[in-house]
Amino acid sequence: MAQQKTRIQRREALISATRKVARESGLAGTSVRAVAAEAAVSVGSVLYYFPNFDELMFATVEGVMEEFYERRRAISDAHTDPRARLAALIVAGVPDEISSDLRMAYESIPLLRQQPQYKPLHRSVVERQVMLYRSAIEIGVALGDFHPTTGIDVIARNIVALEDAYDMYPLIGFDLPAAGYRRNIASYVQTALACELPPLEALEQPAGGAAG
Amino acid sequence: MAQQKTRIQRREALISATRKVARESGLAGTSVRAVAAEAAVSVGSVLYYFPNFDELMFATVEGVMEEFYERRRAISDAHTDPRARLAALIVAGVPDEISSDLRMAYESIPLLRQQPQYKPLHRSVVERQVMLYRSAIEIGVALGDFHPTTGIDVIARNIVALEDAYDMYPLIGFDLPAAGYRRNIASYVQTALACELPPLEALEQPAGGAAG
DNA sequence: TGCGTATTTGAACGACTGTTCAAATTGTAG
DNA sequence: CTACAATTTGAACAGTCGTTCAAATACGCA
Repeated sequence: MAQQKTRIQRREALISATRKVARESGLAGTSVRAVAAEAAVSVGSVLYYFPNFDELMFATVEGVMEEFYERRRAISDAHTDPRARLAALIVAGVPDEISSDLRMAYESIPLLRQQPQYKPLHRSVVERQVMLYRSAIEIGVALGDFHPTTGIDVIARNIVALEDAYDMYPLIGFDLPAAGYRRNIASYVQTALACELPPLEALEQPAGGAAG
Repeated sequence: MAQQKTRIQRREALISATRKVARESGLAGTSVRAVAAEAAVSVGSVLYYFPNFDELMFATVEGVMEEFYERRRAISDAHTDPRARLAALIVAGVPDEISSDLRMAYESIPLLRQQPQYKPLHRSVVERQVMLYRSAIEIGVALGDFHPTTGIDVIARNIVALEDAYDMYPLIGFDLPAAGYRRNIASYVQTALACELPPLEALEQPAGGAAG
C-alpha cells in the first residue's frame, strides 16, 4: 500500500514539474524531456507514471483550471454582501498581470482540435463562473440591492464573457492597464443591475498604492 | 518586370494553399510539406518564395485577419442607420458556425510567445473593431437615437470584448446556440445606449428560416 | 544476506520538423 | 539554336518529438 502513496506523490511531482515548464516555456514548449529535466528524472521515469505524455499534460491543465476555479469560489465565499462580492470577483478576475492559469487556458485552445477531452474542462470552468455570478446577483436581488434590467442569466454570462476577453487581451499584445478593463466591466454591472458597486480601488493593489 | 508579377502570384498561391491547410488541419498542423502538397509544388519551391516558413505563416495570418476586418467594415458601411448598423455588426460578429478566420486568430495565441510579430496584428484588428462600434454609436448619439449611460469608448470596447469571448466559446466545446450570445450582446447594447435595436432575426439566416 | 519486485535509466527508434543545396528543368533574350 | 538566368526539384541534414525496452539499480521482505 505504501507504494500506492509514493506513486501518487511521484505523479504529483511530475505534474508540478509540468506546470513549471508550461508556465515558463508555454504548453507548446512542454516536452517529455523538458519535464524530466525539471523533475530531475529520466524520460523513462516520466512515462513510467503516465501511460503517455498526453495524460500528463491533461492532468496538469486539469489541475490548474480546477485550482483557478477554486480560487474564484473562495473569493466569492469571502464576501457576503452581494455588491462587495461582485466587485471582488471582478477585481480578481481581471488581474494586472496575466495569470499563468489563464495563459495556459488560452494556450490550450489549439490542442482542442486533436484532443477533445480538454473541452469539458474549459466548458465546466466557464459554466461554474457563470453560476458564481448568478448566485451573487440572486442574493442582491433578494436583498433589494440589485434591480436587473434583463435576465440574470444574461447578465452573469455577459460578465464572464467580458472577463474572458479582457483576460485574453494582454496575451495578444495589448498593454492597456487592466484597471480600465475592470472599470468597463463594473460599468456594465452597474447599468445592468441598476446598482452602485463599491469602489474597486479598495480591492486593487493589496499592498499600498493609494493616490496621494 | 514580368517575373515580378509571377513572383507575387506564386507567393499568393502559396499563401492561399497555406490558408487551406490551416483551415483544415489547424495552424499547428500546417507544415512546409503540407503546404507544398496542397500547392502541388516541392518543398524547395515553397522556401524559394519565402525566406523561411515563419514568414509564409505570418503573411497568411495577416491576410486572413485583414480580410476579416474588411468584411466587418463592409457590414458597417452597408448600414447608415446606426441602430441597424449595430444590429448587423452583432449578427455578423457572432456567427452560428465559428469562422475559420476567428479560429485561426485564437489558434495563433500560443505562437505569440516565440513570435511577437503577430501581436500588432491582433491588437490592430481589435482596435479597429472598437472604432467601428464607436463610429456607429457616435452617429446614433448625434441623431438622438442613443443615450449612452456611460462613455462610448467603454461601451464600444465592451461590445467587442463580448464578441471576442462569445466567438471563442464554440472553440472550447460550448454548443449553446450563437443566437443566444447575440441576444446577450444586444441586451447589453440596448441597456447601455438606452435604445431599441431592430430585431436580430431579420438579419440572421440570410436564406429562409422565418417562423411560420 | 539474498531473493524478487519495483523503479529508474538512457540509448535507440521512427516519425516528424524547417532548412539547405547540388542538380535538373524551364523560360527567355540574343 | 544557344546561352544564360530563373525556377523547380527532392534527397539529405540536423534537430525535435513521444515512445519503447533491455539493462541497471534500488528497495522491501524473509
